Order: sequence, then C-alpha cells, then structure tokens
Amino acid sequence: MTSKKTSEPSDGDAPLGFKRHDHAACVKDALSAAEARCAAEGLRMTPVRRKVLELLLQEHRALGAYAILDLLRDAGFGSQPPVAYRALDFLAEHGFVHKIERLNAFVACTHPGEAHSPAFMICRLCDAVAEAQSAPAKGAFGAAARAAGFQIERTVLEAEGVCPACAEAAGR
Amino acid sequence: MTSKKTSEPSDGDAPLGFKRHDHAACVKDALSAAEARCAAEGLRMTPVRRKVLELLLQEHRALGAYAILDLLRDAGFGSQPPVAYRALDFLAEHGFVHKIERLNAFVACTHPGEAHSPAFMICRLCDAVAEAQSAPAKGAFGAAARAAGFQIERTVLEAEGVCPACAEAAGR
DNA sequence: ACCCTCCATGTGATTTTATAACATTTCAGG
DNA sequence: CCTGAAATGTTATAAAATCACATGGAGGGT
Repeated sequence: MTSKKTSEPSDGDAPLGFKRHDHAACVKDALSAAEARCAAEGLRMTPVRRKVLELLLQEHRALGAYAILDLLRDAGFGSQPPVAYRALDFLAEHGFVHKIERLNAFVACTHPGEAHSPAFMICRLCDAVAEAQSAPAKGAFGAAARAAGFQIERTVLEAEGVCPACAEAAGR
Repeated sequence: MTSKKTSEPSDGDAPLGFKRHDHAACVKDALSAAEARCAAEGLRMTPVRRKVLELLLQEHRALGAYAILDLLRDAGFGSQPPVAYRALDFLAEHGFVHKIERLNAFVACTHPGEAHSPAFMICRLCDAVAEAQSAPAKGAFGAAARAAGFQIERTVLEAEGVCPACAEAAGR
C-alpha cells in the first residue's frame, strides 16, 4: 500500500468500479446526496470530512488512512493521523464510506439508500473495489447463526479475486 | 486486546466456542489431526508451529499475534514478532488457523476437513469466536459477482454480534 | 451582543500490528 | 558426511491506529 500510485488520472483506462461510467457526475452526485442527508439529519459535513469523502469518491478503490492523510496535507488540512481517522470514523459511522477490513483501507459507499449490509469484491491485481449488496444473515450462514443462538448485528463480507478487466488483461 | 485475560481456566464457565465440550480432548484431537495431516502432506510441524496451534486451540477465541508472542516467550521460544508471524503464516496457509480480519487476530480452525471457506461469529462482548461453514459464492452475492464478471477466489465472512451466553447474561 | 458549552480540529507522542533484512541453525536427501 | 533448502533467531523499521491535551468555531440561551 506504500508506493501504490494514489493519483490515477481518476478517469481513463484505469479499472474503477469495474464499470465505465461518468465519473465526474458520479462524484458530484454522491457528494450532493451526502450533503443533503447531513442537512436532513443534523450532521455536520465539515470541510475535512467533505474532502475525505471527495477523495474516496474520486478513486473507485480503497485508500489507506495514511494515503488519505497525504492527500489531506496536500489540500492544506492537518497532517496528523487523527485528522484522517476522525473524518473516516464519522463517514463510516454514517455509512458514507466503508472500511475494507481485509485491506485496512476505506472506500466510498457507492450505494443509494440507507441501511445496508455491504459486500465487496476486491481485485487482487489492480486493487479495484466494487460494492454489492448482501444479506448474509438471510442465507445458510444466517440459519447457522440462529441455530447457534448468535445474534448478528453486523457482517463483513469481502471477496478477493480478479476483476473482469484484469482477467481479460491477463490473457483471459 | 491489550489487557484481555489470555489465560482463562480454559474450561470453566467461560464462553468458548459458544458450546460446552470436552476441551482437553478437543485440543488433543485437533493437534493429532494436524500432525497427521502434516505427515501425510510432507509439511513440517515444528515445535514453534505446534506450540502456536496448541495455544490457539486452548483458547476458543481470537488471539493477536503479540499475545501469542508473549505466550511463546513464556514457553521459551524466540520473542521477536517474526517468530509468531511466521508460525501463523504457515498455519494459516495450510488452514490450521484462520485470521479474523476484523480483529487482526487469529483462531484455530475448528473444522474437520480440507478445503473450506470459513465464516465466523464474533461476540463483541466476550470476544468468543465460533467458526461456521459458508459458501458466500453460492448465494445472491455469488450471482452478483458472476454477473459483474468477478472471479471469486477467497471470501471473508465475519459476523459481529452477541453470543448466546452473553445474550443471556445481559438479562436477555 | 455576550457567554458558555459542545463539538470538531490541530498537534505531539505513543501503542499496536506487521514486515524487511540478514545471520545462524536444522534437517532431508544425495 | 556434505549440501541446499527451509526454519529460526535477532535487529531494525514500516504501517496502522489511538491517546491525551490544547485550540478554535458554531449554536443555544440569556
């Protein structure tokens, strides 16, 4: 994660969310939606928090807290770890971003609505991360948990593999 | 994770794998099975590796690498991080233990056979960890991945919640 | 307008988790 | 035995996360 280029053209031939799309609009829309929700719920979308969300939206990939911190410093914000971690804590708590446990890194939420239990597909070749919906508690695993008397409150579902672009690039 | 008592009586009223069982036998059996499999596959179950596996089997909970390292030191082994990490890498690579990404910690595999894609239930109150089987690639998530053209190679499925014992203790 | 409180931010230091690099030992196989 | 690969021991360092405390700014009540 150290020397991974943290600044792709951010819209080019790079693998983003696995799918080509109008990225500028995608970022702008998500940012507006987040602002709106904060206004509606009395949350404070401060400059640092907005910047962190924007940075994560621009890259459709997971960024480590320290990569984000570097970008924050470049943007004139504080440069000590708590600055990044606090913004990330806030954003994660309210579902604007998700932590990828497997990578100790964060991605912007690419999902529309409110309560959701996200699932991720992580490309081990290009580090792209795509978010999907999941309901692990509904399937066989949920049944096992119920049988064991375990009350699920939150689930982490992360799949590691190869994204379509890399599979193709790797000669099918 | 710092001051968590790492040495319960190891068979008492503590929540183990959520279920009461003959723990001594459980440890012994698992250890023998591991030895047998190493012999069969030409793997080297060295003293450090065996000790780490034994430690993890004794606790039915996740231990951090440094907690393990402390126990290794007490047992007369090397006391530098690589000692623990290398043993854990070996054990994890061959499926004798699993890493709990959510906790940056490790548990002994409590599952019988060979290839499996484990799922975990983590009690946020007592830190007990129970392993279940899962097949996330088979359900709705797998369908989504296939639709996206993503090739799943490995999945992490970890549920956080409250185990039966703690639910009861918390006054239902 | 004022004060006051809460929340967010800035900053320095430290803790926790993990790996790099290199020397030494051990062990299986020729 | 010898030899090469694998495992271990050890020093050092990197990466990820948190603690503790000082400062600043937005709102609410008077």
